[in-house]
Amino acid sequence: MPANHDPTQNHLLAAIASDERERIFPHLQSIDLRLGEVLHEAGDTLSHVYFPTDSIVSLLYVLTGGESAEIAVAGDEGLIGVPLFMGGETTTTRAVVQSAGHAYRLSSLRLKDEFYRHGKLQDLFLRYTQALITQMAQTAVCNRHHTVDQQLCRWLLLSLDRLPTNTLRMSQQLIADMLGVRREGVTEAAGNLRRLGAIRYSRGKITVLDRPQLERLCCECYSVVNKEEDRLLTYLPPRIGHATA
Amino acid sequence: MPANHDPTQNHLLAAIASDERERIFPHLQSIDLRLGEVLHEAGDTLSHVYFPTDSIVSLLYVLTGGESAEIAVAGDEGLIGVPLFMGGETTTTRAVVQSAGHAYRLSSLRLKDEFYRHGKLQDLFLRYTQALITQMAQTAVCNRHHTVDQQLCRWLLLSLDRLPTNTLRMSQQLIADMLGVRREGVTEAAGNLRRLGAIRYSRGKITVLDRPQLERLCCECYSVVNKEEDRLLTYLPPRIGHATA
DNA sequence: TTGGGTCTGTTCGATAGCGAACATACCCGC
DNA sequence: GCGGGTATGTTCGCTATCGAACAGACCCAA
Repeated sequence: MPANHDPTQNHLLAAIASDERERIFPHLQSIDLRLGEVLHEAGDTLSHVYFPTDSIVSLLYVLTGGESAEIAVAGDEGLIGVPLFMGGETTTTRAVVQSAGHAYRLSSLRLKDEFYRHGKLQDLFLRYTQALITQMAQTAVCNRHHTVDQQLCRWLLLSLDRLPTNTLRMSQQLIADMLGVRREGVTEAAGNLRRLGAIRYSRGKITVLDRPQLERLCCECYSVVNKEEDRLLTYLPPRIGHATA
Repeated sequence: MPANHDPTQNHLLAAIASDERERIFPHLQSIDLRLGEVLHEAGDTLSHVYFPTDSIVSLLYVLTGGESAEIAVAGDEGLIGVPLFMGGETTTTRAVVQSAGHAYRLSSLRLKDEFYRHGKLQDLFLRYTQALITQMAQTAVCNRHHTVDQQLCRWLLLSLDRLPTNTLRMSQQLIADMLGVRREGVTEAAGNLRRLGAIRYSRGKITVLDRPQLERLCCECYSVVNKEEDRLLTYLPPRIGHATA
């Protein structure tokens, strides 16, 4: 039973209204996520929605030939299980734990029960989904146009933002799977960053030493995603439109 | 004033409930979309949601350096303007007409008014958004792992599915912008397909001669997107979860 | 009929990333 | 302290794509 964990460490859970909290929090299940653990496989009917606190979960697409690519990533700012409330129940992606840590989860039924009350939680989750869409779009163009070096910077920064420390536990092979490139490509890119003094690493532990430099070396993709996330999730204006049932 | 156009030519408009139709259809505005027309620029506050009938609209991301990539595409199966009801109001993508034709549009206010009634239209639009997310994810991995030849096949098939004819009006330069590759790359890929007898083309007119062959040459990405679209949008089961307000 | 614009075809060298193979280095358990 | 497993470093030839330059073809309008 882990101590000093709280559901409000997840920003979405922290942002919902108090009556919603009263209904939801009692049903939240506290769990530890191990590195590499698969929350759901492509095609699985999702049983829970996960709210990471200090863990990070990647949405990974795996082609039939075995090649893979990370589509998006979620940490304490988000959730895993969007298709549950969008109506699809399943996805074509795999959800895999990229950084071990803690999370809360809620059963599919409890989640839908609350979502279809059409309150603040629904607004919030849809806004989050919009942020996720932005992240996916940016991943698509980044895959097309940017170098492995740039993408590694983006990936490190996105991960760093979701962690309390500046050290990632992650082998170059796993990073390569996420970026959809060869391990050697990551070795080379990481070597470049080390030479520049931006990072330090050894055997599955990467420490960011000079974050500003990382941001300078990075493509625009990181800041676009970041800004859009802020815009969509920090200030939540009252919604416009039909007010009654 | 175009004749023989009907809102129900768009599948989403055709699928909503009859009381919703009564409220919405009177406010639909019938418009023709010209090739290359921009429905909204990245960052614009969206004023309308568009429902294509025999037109096709691409969501295009344009990097600051001018490089671009298509993120997703919408035709008679979908709509343009997801961020309006997801709560974001704006996106980071540009919506540009890829194939001239007809569409209906609805003002932002009318749309939200109906969306926040939480009826069948909301269910449907969220399911469509889920299908769009799948398409974007597939685009991301396709960009990473597949050849220009394969991607051209995917692109042709996705476009073909959204058109009543098997002829596309589209220069190779525009296709190149969509795929995020050079025009020469498209020329070469198109030449290959022509040599194989799969397509015929000249000066901005591409005719598909052998669709099955196109499907054989294509990567898995096309069929994944297609199947998921079918699953999400053809049969709409009654939703599970909280039923009352 | 002529000319400008656009679309397509083709070539060249340059380069990023691939695939495979192998060397080294580090960590941990026995 | 030894050995096996895992992580990282490095090399080599190969291919897809890039970037630039230019030629030809077609279309339409003056």
